[in-house]
Amino acid sequence: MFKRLPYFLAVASEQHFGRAAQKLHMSQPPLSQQIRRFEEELGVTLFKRTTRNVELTEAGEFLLRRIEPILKEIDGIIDSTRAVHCGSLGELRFGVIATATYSIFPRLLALLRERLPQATFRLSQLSAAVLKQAVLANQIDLGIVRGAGDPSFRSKIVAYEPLFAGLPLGHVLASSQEVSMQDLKRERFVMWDNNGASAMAAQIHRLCVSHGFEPEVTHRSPQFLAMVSLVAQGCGIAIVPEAVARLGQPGVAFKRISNPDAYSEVSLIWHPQSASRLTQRFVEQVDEARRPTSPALGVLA
Amino acid sequence: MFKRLPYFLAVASEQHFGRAAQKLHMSQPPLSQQIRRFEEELGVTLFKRTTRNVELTEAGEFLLRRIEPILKEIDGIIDSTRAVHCGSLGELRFGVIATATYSIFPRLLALLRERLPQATFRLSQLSAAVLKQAVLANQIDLGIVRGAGDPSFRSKIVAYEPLFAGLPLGHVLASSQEVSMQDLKRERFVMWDNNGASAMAAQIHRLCVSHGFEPEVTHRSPQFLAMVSLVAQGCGIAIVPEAVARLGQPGVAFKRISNPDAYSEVSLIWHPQSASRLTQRFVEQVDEARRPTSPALGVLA
DNA sequence: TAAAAATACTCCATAGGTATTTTAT
DNA sequence: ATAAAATACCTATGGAGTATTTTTA
Repeated sequence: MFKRLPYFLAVASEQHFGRAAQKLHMSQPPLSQQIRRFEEELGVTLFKRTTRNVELTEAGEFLLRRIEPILKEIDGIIDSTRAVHCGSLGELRFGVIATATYSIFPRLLALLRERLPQATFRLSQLSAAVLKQAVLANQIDLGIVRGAGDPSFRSKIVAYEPLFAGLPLGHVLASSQEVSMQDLKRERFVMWDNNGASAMAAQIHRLCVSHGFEPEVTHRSPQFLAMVSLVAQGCGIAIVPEAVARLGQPGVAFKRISNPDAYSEVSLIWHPQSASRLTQRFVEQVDEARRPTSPALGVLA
Repeated sequence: MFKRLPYFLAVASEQHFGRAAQKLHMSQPPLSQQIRRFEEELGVTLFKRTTRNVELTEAGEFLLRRIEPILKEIDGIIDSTRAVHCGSLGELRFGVIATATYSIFPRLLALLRERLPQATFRLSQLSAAVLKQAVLANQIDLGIVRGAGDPSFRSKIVAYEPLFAGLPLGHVLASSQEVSMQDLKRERFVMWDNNGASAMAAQIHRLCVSHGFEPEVTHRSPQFLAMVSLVAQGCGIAIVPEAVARLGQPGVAFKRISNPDAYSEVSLIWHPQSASRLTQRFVEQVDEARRPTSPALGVLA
C-alpha cells in the first residue's frame, strides 16, 4: 500500500512502464504487477493504458497531484529526523543571568548560528538560583552563570571577564586610567546580592580578602542597575564585570581593575543526564572554538 | 521504509511493543524486528527501550510529531481518490446560455449540492455556439442550451419553459391575463438572433408558422436586455422564455402565451467520449430527479 | 511490424509466526 | 518473580526476475 506509492509516482511521471521501471531499478513486469495490485486494493483505475500509450485517469491525476508533494515532504522529514539524531537540528533552551544576556550570550549565539545553522534557540533571563533549578528539571538545556563550576552539573568556563570599579564622577580615582585593589581598600562597597548566594559577591569578597582587606559593605542589591544608581548617588563604589561597565550610566565612571586576579568566570552549565544531542554538539563546538588553533577562540577568551 | 511508518506510529503511540503488535494484528517479535530494521535503515535510534519501559528518543519524538498528521492526510487522499473514481468528488465545468443562468442553472446547482455534495463547479456564461465548441473541445463538461438535442452531443431536456409575450405598456393586450398566438398575428416582432443560429428564433418562427402566420420581424438582437428595451420603446413585441419575463423591465408587460405548444426546451448537453465520471453521475442524478416517483421532479418539469 | 504492456512461471528475500531467552524492575 | 523486549529459527507470502504472449498504432 504505502510501498506502492513511489511506484505509482514513477509510472505517472514517466507515462511509461519500461522507463519507470528503469528509474526504479527494477524490470517492467513486476512494476506492472505492483500497479495492478495497487489499483485492485484501491478499487480505482489509475491509468488508461494501451500497449502504445499510458495516461492517467481522472482519479490518477487527482492522486498524483496530492501525493507527490507529500512523498517529497516525507523525504524531508526523514532527513530532518537524521539531523535531529546527530544533534544538528533542534531547539536549544538557554537560561542566562542578567549580566551575561548582552555580552557572553550573543557570542555563544553567533557560534551556534555559525556551527549549527539548523538549530533554533529560546532564551530565558533568570536569576542564577532559578536557572540551576531549571537545568536540573530539564526545563532549559544550557545555563550561563558566574563561577567556575558546580558538582551537580557539567560545566565549562566560556569567559574570563575583567572586573571594573564603578565610581561616582567626583571620586578621586574617577580621573585615573586604571585602579588597583589597593586603591579600593578604604572604600565603602555597594555589593551584589542574591539572597546571600551571589557568585559575584563571593568572588569579590575573596578578591578583597586576598588583597588584604575586608570590604565595608553599605548596600546590597540583586539588580545591577540599582547598584549602579546607588554608586551615582555616592553611596559607595561597586565592582562589576565588564558587561555592566560597558553599558555605562550617567554619574558613574568605570575603571578597569588592573590586578590579574580581578576577573569573573562565566560558565556554561548543563545536566549530564538529560543533555540532548544538540546540547552535546553545541558544547563540543564551544570546545572547538576555544582551542588555540581555531580563529573563533578570541571571542570567548 | 514507507511500509514501516505505520509500525513506528503504532509503537510510538502505544509505548509498548506487545499492545502495538495487537493493534497491528501481528505478533510482537516481528514488530520488534521491523522497528529495529527501520532504525537501522534510518541510522537513527527512535526508541529508548528496556524490558519494562519504551519511550521515544528526541529524534523519535520529532518523527512522530511530523509523520502522524501526514499519514492521516494520506488516508484522506486515498479516500478522496476513491471518491473521484466513483464520480462523487471533483469539479463540474458548466457552460450556460444567458437566459438559463438565473433560472435553470440554479435548479441544477441545487440538485448538484444535494446529491453530490463533494462536487464543486465552475460556471461560464457563453453563447450557444461558443458553448458547443467548448463542450467538444472538453473545455466544459456540461452545457445548458435551448433546443431538444443535437447529434454531436449526448443531451437531455431538463426544462420545458413557458413562453411569454413582452408588450409595451400601452399595448391593447397589456391589460389581459394571457395572450394566444392568434392575438399576435398582426404584430411586429423584435426577434432573437445569434448570427442566424438562434435556437429561440427558430423555435418562435416555427411556432408562428404552425399558428398560421409568418412573423413580421423589425429588429434582431442576440441580447435579451436589448430586445426588451426595444419593446419598451415600441419597436414591436418579443417572445421570450419565462426566465426573461420574470426579470421584468420598466415599460414592458409580460403575458403568458396560453397555447400548449408555446414553450422552449432547455437541454443539458455533454460530450459522449470525454464525459468525466462526475459528469455521468450528475446526469444520472438529473434523470433520477425527473422521475415521477422523485419529489425533486417539480423543479425541472 | 514493432514497441510496449500483460501474462506465465520461477525464485528468493523478507515479513511474520512460534518457541525461547534475556533483562530490568 | 514477572512482564516485556530481544533472539533464534522456521514458514510462507509476495516481490522481483526471465521468457513469452498479446495488443495496437
